[in-house]
Amino acid sequence: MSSESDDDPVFKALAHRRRREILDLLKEGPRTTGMLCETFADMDRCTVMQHLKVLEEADLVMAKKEGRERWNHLNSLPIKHIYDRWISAYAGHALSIIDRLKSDLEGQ
Amino acid sequence: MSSESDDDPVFKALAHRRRREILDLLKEGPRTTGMLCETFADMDRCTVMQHLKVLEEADLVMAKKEGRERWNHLNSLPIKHIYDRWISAYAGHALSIIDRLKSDLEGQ
DNA sequence: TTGACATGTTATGTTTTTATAACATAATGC
DNA sequence: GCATTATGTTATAAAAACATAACATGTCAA
Repeated sequence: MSSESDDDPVFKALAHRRRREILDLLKEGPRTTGMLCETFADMDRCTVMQHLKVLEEADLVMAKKEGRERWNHLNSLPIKHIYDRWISAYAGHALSIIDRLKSDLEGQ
Repeated sequence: MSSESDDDPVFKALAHRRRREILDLLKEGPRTTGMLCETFADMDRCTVMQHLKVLEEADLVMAKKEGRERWNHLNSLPIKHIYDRWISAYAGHALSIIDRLKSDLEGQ
């Protein structure tokens, strides 16, 4: 039922600042594509849509079409997933890292 | 003292599966560059070093030179940092997302 | 139905990443 | 010293990401 971790598209999607900004906005609530283009007026409309597509393929954004508008919803589950399966293992590690580096790197 | 969040290189560094694999290995303990190349024998040595450079620029790997060997240490603090400043905000959001999507997307 | 509006698709140029090769340095052991 | 080993540097080809333009579809409202 499970398989190779398929969180690559999520990490890839998060790698671009603009896409994280889109997610930050969608966290406040759904937005239409047009609203997003208005907010990010310095980006071409096509660029916004391309970023949306990347986010959608990573399952971070889910779209609901309503008439001629398209409402983009945030789905934060993939982020929670990579946290649970990957990032959390590093949070604990970080606690001891300063002491360890002090002895490893300076205690020469 | 603070400024624009400079976690872009961290997200970018995490975006490649190979680099995450390197971090996973370094989580077990420091490794020399040569040991890493042995472990990832299917990658060219130069490729491994290039990935190490990206990780180092993101401050995720710290190197300590010892004789003619170079020991690569994991630094997990940047990961903790992006968790604290960005990812954690989505973990809570994920809790309600299923219900919300059910009503938003299906309750048409 | 027709014109305006919101969105979608395809193609293309540009830049960045990724991977490798060839060459260079630098420390170790004989 | 000299060969070997470990790592570093520079150059370059291939692939992917990014941004935009031009064109296409589909919906609403008068």
